[in-house]
Amino acid sequence: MKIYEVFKKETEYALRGLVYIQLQNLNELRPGIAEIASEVETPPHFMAKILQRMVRMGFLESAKGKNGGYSIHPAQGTLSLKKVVSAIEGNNLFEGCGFGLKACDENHPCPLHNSYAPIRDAINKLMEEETIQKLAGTGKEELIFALNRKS
Amino acid sequence: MKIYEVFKKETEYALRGLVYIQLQNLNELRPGIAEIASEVETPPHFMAKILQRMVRMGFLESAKGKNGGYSIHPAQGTLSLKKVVSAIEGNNLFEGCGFGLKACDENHPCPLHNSYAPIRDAINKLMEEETIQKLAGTGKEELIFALNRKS
DNA sequence: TTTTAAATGGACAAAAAGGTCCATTAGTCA
DNA sequence: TGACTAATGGACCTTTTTGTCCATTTAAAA
Repeated sequence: MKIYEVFKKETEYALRGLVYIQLQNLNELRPGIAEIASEVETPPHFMAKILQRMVRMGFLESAKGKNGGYSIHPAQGTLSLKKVVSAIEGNNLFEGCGFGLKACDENHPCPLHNSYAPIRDAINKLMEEETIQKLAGTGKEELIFALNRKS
Repeated sequence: MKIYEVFKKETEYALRGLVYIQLQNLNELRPGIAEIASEVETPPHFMAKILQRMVRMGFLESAKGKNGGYSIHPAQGTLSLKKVVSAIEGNNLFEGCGFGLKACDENHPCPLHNSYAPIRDAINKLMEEETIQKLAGTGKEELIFALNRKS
């Protein structure tokens, strides 16, 4: 019986990585894969793959060679969680019925549709308002602690 | 890039199957695997496996042989979605931080914890209040239609 | 009691997610 | 330029989830 999580591992690791990178960028630093994976406690090779994808998606910039590493792409001055999540997982979380009980829309709502709608709206709001920058901006030490802490 | 869904297939199929069974039980009928799988459009052998598990978990009763089939277990007069979901997927959806950003509790909340808490509470409420019986009780045809309809 | 209908259980297969490894490429610095 | 450093990309592996098949068991009906 698998433990349920809202996000896929890939998404979770991506978010943690992005926040850590942003945090280091604030100090003019460009962390590399080894450092990032170690600090946010993810499998390093897997994190490498994920960061590559973030680069391709335009969320990150990367620099090779000595003193290389990652930084948040300048064009992503405010990078909402929704952007990241929907880029990786698609946007069914934000648009779908949420219960997967077959196709259902405003015209043909499934029995759960109307009860779920406000929840979906709240998720949308939260994920649109919350950004990587905000997460990296408040209470840094506690944040990293929270990101790092083992269960 | 996989399409995100709130539930695992197993859970989704289980819920659809349970609702259909309850609906038939209201007419003193005990549907069998073939009928159930066909009506709620799930892979029949996979549905068989899932219904077996529902029996073992005490949600269903089964009868072998001619005119056999499944019925909601008498002890489950009101069977909440939460009971079913948590039996299959565990209850992280109902208790966890929801964002999987590492361990986080009331004392050491992660940065998203407090914004997500009301959403988690709303999910809990919905899933506790909604039952298989309620879903099978209102607007039967439309319900089955919704359960059946292709996207 | 024989036939028939149905669930059961276990083995197996396919696809997706999660994770690892390594050779290559592209920079930096001495 | 040569040595070093770090990201890149592709191949590969493992685990979980999803799905299939079939022989067996159990019960009802003829």
